[in-house]
Amino acid sequence: MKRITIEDIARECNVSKSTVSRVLNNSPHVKSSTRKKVLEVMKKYNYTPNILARGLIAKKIGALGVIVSDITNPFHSLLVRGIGDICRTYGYSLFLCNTDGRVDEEIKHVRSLIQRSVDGIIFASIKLKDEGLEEAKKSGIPILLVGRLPEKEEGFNYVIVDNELGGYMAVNYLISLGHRKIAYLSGPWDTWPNIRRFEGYKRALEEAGLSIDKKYIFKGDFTLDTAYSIGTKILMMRDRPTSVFCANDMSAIGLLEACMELGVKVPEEMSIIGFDDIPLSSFRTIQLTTVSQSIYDQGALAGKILLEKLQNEDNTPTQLTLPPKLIIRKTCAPPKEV
Amino acid sequence: MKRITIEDIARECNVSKSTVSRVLNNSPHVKSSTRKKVLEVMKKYNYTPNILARGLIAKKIGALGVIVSDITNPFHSLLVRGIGDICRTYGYSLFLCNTDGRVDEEIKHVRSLIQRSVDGIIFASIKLKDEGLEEAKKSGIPILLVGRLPEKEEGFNYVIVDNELGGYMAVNYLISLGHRKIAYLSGPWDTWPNIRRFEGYKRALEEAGLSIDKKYIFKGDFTLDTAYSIGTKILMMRDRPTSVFCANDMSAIGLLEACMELGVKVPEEMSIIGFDDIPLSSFRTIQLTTVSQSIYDQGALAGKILLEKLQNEDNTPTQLTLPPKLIIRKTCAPPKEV
DNA sequence: CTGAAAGCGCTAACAT
DNA sequence: ATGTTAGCGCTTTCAG
Repeated sequence: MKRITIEDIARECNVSKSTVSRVLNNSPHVKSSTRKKVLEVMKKYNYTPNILARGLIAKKIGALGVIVSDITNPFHSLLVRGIGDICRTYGYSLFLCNTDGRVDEEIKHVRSLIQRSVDGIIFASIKLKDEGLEEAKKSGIPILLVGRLPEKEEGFNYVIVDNELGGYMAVNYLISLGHRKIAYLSGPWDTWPNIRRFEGYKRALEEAGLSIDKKYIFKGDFTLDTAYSIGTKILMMRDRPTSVFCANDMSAIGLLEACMELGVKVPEEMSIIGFDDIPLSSFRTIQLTTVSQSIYDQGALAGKILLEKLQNEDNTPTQLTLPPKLIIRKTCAPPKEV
Repeated sequence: MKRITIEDIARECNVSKSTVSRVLNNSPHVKSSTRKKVLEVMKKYNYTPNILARGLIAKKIGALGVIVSDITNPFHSLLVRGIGDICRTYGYSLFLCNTDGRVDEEIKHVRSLIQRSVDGIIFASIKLKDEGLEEAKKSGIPILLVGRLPEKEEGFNYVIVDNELGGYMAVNYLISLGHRKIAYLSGPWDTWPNIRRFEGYKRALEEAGLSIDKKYIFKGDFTLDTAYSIGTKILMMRDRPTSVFCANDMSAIGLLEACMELGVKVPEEMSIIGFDDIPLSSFRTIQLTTVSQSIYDQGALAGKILLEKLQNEDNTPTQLTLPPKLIIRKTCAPPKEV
């Protein structure tokens, strides 16, 4: 099934390729009668230009690449949905890359994206020190970071929410409810979101004149299962905290499950607050109080900014920090024994 | 930042482009010494071939497109993950397309994929009568259907699980537990999965000599919220069913929530079985008994089959129907009053 | 307003 | 074993 080309339709119209190309690109220098004719024939043959040929010249193909660790993660799928929707409205396609958090995979993906001449790359699961990011940067391809930042963020485009502030708000809320024994269930430790959220946790405690108690700091990894097993430990410790700020919603839900399993009533006997506000958190059976990242919007905004930048050939970095939102649902209450 | 080309490295090596091209394509007709040299220079300049130029000739770019209605849907994200992982191992990239179930969007995406000369398209959210699919078919591009089929499936590659059998197994299980009043909470009615699962429901009832009672057939749409509100109606009806076969897990979970809200004990007072086995269903707080589609595997297999077909230029349709698996967890039990 | 011609980076005969 | 020569389908000067 041979695809018809610009040449075919030129022949049929008794004009040159150039003319056809002109109408294709809305050049004003075409007699309206010939333009009309060309358009007709194009329609007749159901012609669509070959983007590869175009791309070979333009050195781009009207596509973005997005790199996430795992699209199965609700955070990422929402983010990617936001990015994808914007791409669609701009007429761009989207390459999806899952890295599973592995550097080698990420690098492979970056290279493949560069080879394919994507117009830009959105990194959603950057590490503090990220080789894939370095490689992409070297190539000169436009980059935008969403959701998290690397160690050295200078010069990059990014849109994030203020994670430190989010952590601060979460813990402050707990404090305002009367909690004094506030634990922190972390994410992977050397990770931007974890560090920022922990900073917020510490600041809130400090400002309230509360000391940071090491025994209330628990190392998790953002997964439900880990949070569940750590959760059971937390619940069984002597002098257990009355509340836990979980570094993300999945962890919070894991802890919630542990509470159910052990018959600990939430929020009466244990207050739990998460971070992210993934769709699952608003389920009737969960109703997690959390700090919202407006994930979809963050993705859409990220896409929009990068795409605008591409169209305007704007090379100045735009760095956007969005405010987090406290979403109060049903997993927090004043502590029982004050 | 000019990307270096085959020509640059040819010049540096004092050979012709062809030779460089040959080593690029592992042609045996290259003296090993010159091959070595070329390879060195390529490494030195960090050369990677321009896929667009290649694609222009080969009329393909080493990428697949996958069309889903919504990547945010856990079923789709798992499926896409499976497809993506296989693409990666074959060195292919993946275009992600969300249609939101809209025909016009789907058609746009199909056209854009064709323009970009993707090697093949995987359709995951096909309608019974699907214009996007028609358009893709006309273009002659290799196609594979996963998870659901259109009205006329002849000639298409596909991998699905036997949805009728799945429905049959689900209802049969309920019957074996002693249930006689078994309701069906449907998905969008004119949809392949719904039709097939409903067929299975009917067959199981018939074989057991049970009549199909219209008042026990409820029309849902695969969403949690709809299932929740229909669920409350089901629970409050006189002569309510003792069990419900939900057309998918999300619906089952919606019904589960309704039960919790109304204080109906599951499984003691109401048995619920779903379909799909999305990750959420295995959460400790949910423990939904369901029929598994092995979603990830289905995706991976789909990708593999299409990719193999592409590499072998095999045009005979392969049609694979996988068996469903009954996953017994905690939402089904014998009915209270027999 | 339109055509001719060059070229994007690479592959694929065809020579040598 | 290697070089030469055409293109792939399109855009883009440069003429006319």
